[in-house]
Amino acid sequence: MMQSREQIIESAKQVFISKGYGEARMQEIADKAGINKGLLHYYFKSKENLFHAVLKEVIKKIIPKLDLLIKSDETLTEKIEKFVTLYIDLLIENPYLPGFVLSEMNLRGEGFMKEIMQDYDINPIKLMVQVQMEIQAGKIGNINPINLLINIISMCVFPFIARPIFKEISGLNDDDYLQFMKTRKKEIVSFTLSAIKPQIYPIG
Amino acid sequence: MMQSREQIIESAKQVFISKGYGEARMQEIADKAGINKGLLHYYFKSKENLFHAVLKEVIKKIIPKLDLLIKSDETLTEKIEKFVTLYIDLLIENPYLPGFVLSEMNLRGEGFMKEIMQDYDINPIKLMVQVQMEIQAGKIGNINPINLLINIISMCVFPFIARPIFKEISGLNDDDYLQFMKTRKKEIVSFTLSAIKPQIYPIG
DNA sequence: GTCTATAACTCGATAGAC
DNA sequence: GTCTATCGAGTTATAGAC
Repeated sequence: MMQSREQIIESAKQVFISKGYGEARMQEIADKAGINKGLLHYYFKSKENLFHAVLKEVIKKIIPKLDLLIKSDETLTEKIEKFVTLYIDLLIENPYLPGFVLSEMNLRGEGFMKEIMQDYDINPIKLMVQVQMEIQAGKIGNINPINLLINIISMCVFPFIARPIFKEISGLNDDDYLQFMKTRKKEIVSFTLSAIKPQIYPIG
Repeated sequence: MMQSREQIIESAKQVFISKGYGEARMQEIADKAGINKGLLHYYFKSKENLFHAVLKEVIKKIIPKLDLLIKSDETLTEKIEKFVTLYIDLLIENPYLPGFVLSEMNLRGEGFMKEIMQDYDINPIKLMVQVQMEIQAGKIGNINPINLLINIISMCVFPFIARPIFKEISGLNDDDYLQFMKTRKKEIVSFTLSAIKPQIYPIG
């Protein structure tokens, strides 16, 4: 049987993600973990504490994978392809995660974000430099590196956050939507690569 | 002095958007509107009712503008340019709105979405057809129309939702971030137009 | 560590005076 | 229509037995 602390985190994660902080109930978390409310407070002292623990846990799983890829030595084209594939696969496995993380961020504001991120050394500068170098080498067209990065992340993540809206407009069911996301991987890559393709006369 | 009902909706909008439904307090809404809780219930009967009223109000302002543009007779290139400009300007005025709408969607699920959208006749089919026709005419490269639409919306909206994260990573302050979003309009347009530019030999 | 029981509190909702 | 006062449900958090 799973240790209580781990079991609590896992249950809390499920409840927080599906209900959001404000509407999550300690009772439901306890029930799901097969323990009682008292023990919840024994381990985590307060709801807010428990929430922090869960959020850190969740973010700990995501950030390092992406950071590793960003720091690798591959060409930009290779990186884009791998990044999109890895990222969307991650999201397919955890479709409700980005919505949850971003909701709570929105509600809690900047300071909270700062606190969560302080454990990680996110440093996109090396990536920016790589983009600049490839532009100068004429391998890709002239583009602002920050916007490029934001564009790619947006195209990957947003459809998962806006899933209920897209599903409503498109009429797709859950399986179809998943399938659509899988094919979308290639589309995002080719869309992006087309967008950054060098102009026909890159030197002139 | 503003009529109570209008004043309540406006105050409720602020509180719901900044706190989310679960953590919004009727007391705070009443305070902000300069009235008391009793009156809140006199007008709206329950918190849930008030929330619905606010959400409908908010969506009513957004949807029609976009729908009008989508249905217009301009070329795709023109539409993309106008859409991005209009949409981002709208978001700059209401930066916390998309995060709020999407949070509540996440928490409430598909049925809720359906209920909200039933007043509107969102019909992207005409737009899809237009894309297909321009592909066949060789005006743009071969691209899945749905993915094109999702890509554009993603690039516009996502940076507003993920604002706290981007701000943290980039170190930009609020004014800088706003400025960045303004310049980003052109970048999204040119990125998209590059991406859908026809191949050099569109006919072969 | 784990449980039960309950205190302490928050908040939406209602009743009733004006 | 607007206010004050208060109820009562639902929740977090604590005390204390085992």
